[in-house]
Amino acid sequence: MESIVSKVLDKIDLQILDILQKQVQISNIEMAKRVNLSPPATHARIKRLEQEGFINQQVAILNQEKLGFDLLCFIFMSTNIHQEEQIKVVEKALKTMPEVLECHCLTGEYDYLLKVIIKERKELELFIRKLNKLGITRIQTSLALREIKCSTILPICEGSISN
Amino acid sequence: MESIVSKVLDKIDLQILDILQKQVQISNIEMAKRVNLSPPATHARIKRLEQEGFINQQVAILNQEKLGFDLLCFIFMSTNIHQEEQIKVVEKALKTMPEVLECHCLTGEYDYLLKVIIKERKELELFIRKLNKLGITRIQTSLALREIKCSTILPICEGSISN
DNA sequence: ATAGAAAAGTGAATTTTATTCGGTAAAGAA
DNA sequence: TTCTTTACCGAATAAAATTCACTTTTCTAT
Repeated sequence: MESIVSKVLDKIDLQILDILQKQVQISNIEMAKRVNLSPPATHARIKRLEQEGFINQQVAILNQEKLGFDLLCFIFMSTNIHQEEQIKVVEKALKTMPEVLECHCLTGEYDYLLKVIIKERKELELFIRKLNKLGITRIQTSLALREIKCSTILPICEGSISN
Repeated sequence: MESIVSKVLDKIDLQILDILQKQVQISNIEMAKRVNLSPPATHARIKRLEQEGFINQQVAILNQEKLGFDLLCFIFMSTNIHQEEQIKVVEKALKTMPEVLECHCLTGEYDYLLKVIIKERKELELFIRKLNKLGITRIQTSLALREIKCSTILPICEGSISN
């Protein structure tokens, strides 16, 4: 049984995506060499992959430490509100806050998990105060002490699934 | 009191970094227009920022859903091992696993938080089995039900801190 | 303040890369 | 098989990156 993906994407497409997700600034000429196609053919494929939505964004990941962000926090929280409208307000507020890098709805003990980047301790207090104002009942904050791994690379290549 | 950052980076540098972290594929000519500098001057600044390590990586963020990754999981775990050597082995193993996008050492109830991307339910069981083999004592898995926000953008611009 | 040195910027020229285009080969449907 | 569609190639063109000689600005030390 073939997966859904291979009906749309062939091996070269996956190869291109895998290179781009690691090194988006590669030149089209170098990419063409790696996938054994002519530059125009390679270029057309990349444009098609963008068009069809396989690439969400193309970004530079900046160095948090060098830019003065000392605290990475994971915040687990639950709300006491259960009206659809109020939840939307809270979520919209979270989306707007630039310190909030990620926000996910989770199964388990808490409703939400936030990933929050903060320059210094004082700002953390201000941030948590902002959360309280939104009607969050339970908040548990964990600081990231050490980063073991932080990647955006999806395991889309055959050989890359470990055992 | 000026922050540490502004001793090294001026406003134009921050502007460049902010544009790059949102849109890394912008042309140098367009970047030059936006920051009101000539293309060579802009280019030299970007190269300097790369050299000095302000940019960690330049990547394409792929669409998880379209590539068949149905499950995003957050896994909280603790080890019963406290010997330096054994911890290194576990962390190295986690770093190698392509399903593990992130791994952080945390304060609080659990030692580690993992962000794990999985295609389907069956693979999740296999993955958790792999964790058990590493000597992890406590594991709590939460599934991400809905993504409210998922960004890599650091709030480095003056106006971008919300109140 | 001011002269000298160092750093950063500019515009034109060059090199490299992206992109377009006409023609060809391969793949799929009738 | 024949027709149609799709994808590919190589050459030509357009656009962008990069280099370079020169100028302006900024900083330092007198």
